[in-house]
Amino acid sequence: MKNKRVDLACEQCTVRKFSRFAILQNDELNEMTYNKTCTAYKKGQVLFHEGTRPLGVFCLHGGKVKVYKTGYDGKDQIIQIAKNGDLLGYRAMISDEMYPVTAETLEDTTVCFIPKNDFIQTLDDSSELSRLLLKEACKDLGVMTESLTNLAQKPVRERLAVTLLMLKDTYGVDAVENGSVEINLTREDLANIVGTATETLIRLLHDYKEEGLIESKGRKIKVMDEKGLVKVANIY
Amino acid sequence: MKNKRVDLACEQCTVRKFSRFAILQNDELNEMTYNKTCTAYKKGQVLFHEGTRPLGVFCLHGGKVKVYKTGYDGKDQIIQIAKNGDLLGYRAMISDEMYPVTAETLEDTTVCFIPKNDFIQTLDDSSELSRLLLKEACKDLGVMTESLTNLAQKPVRERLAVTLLMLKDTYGVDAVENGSVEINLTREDLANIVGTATETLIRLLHDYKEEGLIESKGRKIKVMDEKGLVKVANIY
DNA sequence: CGTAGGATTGAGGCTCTTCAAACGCGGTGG
DNA sequence: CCACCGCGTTTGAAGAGCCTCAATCCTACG
Repeated sequence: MKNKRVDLACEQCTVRKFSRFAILQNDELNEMTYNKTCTAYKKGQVLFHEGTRPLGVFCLHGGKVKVYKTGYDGKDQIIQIAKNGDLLGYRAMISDEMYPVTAETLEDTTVCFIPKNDFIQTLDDSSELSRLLLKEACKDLGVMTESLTNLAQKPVRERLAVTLLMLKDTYGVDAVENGSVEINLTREDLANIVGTATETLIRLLHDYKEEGLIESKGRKIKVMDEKGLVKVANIY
Repeated sequence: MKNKRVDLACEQCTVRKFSRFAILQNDELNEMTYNKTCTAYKKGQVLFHEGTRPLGVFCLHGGKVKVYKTGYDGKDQIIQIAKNGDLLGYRAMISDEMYPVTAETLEDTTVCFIPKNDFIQTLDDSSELSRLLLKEACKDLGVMTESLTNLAQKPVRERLAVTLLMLKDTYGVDAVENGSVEINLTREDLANIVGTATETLIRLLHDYKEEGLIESKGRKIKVMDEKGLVKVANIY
């Protein structure tokens, strides 16, 4: 399948002000994006594969992308759901390693690709960008510390609540209805975020529903009782 | 208890060539460490507490330090065992957050402390240091991705094998006997790395012993059959 | 020699996974 | 228009894995 090329000008890009590139000067931005290509991906396509060498960075212009690592037994662990304005694939490039994860679109998504050399060049020139990425990486390390601890210590029932609250906070904003979480996540995907079996996840969602914590119809899950969920999540 | 001050000159520091500061020019190093203080900590003392504000960075000159996060129920999850030449506490400082973890000495340890302003100043001046830390952070994010996936997918029996192999690789070098892992880790600490209950960990060590994978006496654990352990760990 | 903290062992039970089967629902072709 | 897939979802049953609690053992150390 051939993906459609799209023309997107960074200067007028609607997500630019949310992205990491907001701090770049115009000439720096121009230099970096001189060779960029923008592509329309269909749902379910892969931006990059675990174990391959980074060739550049991906800037998401719409849609959602799941970032996951595949375990030895073929089960996926979802590490991140990337969205509008997010930058993907730069870490392995910076640390000079193969991608430790795979990035796959959850919806039709427009993605700009910036070749490695151009990005690195800009990174070398802009101590602001370099510093920003450092700061973000440090922040993300803190977040992952938290995830790791939750995964190690919290029972599934609590982890699911944590996950739903996180999804609501992160993606509930642009949802049509207030407080509803609607991403194109299968039950299996959800289970692969929480770190549990699909069947267990389904049973727990069912329990939550009975307890009036959520409502759900198809893939749309709506948080009805946030305080209740926080209580179940057992945080603080 | 009052800790003993120690005088250590960075110029002659034996761990400097292993540390992140190896890339600094002499004058940069001098500037950064002008106000440093070096302190001898006893075993079991805390360098910094989870939830407190970073005031500077810690450079380990000897001994080992466990870095852990405490869960809501008081159980600790060990994130890292820091050693000679490692730098601690700079991430939360850079991301401008409270410490997400606690750092506690496992042995008597000498630690140099560099005040926040001096470190930040040097970071601002040295794009090399900034870039090095960025690279390391990116690398660590990849490692944590792996840990997260293991924790979510691997049964305890496999995770313990992974942990033992990791400890051997990382700390086996300076151990007296070849292939033995001897750090001042209680069974509880070990369990808190693996992410399991102390009793479960003890039973598994017992199993490993019966299978000839390891030998152990007190806290010293010696890997007898590395290939066997790799097999148990279930990693490619 | 006594004590305290860590290590070990045992029993019981709960959480969660696995395997199997049925169900729903949108799309497709006859 | 309807039957038939195919994929995702749901439900059920059985049992493995792991945790908790409690008791006992060990060992370093004062």
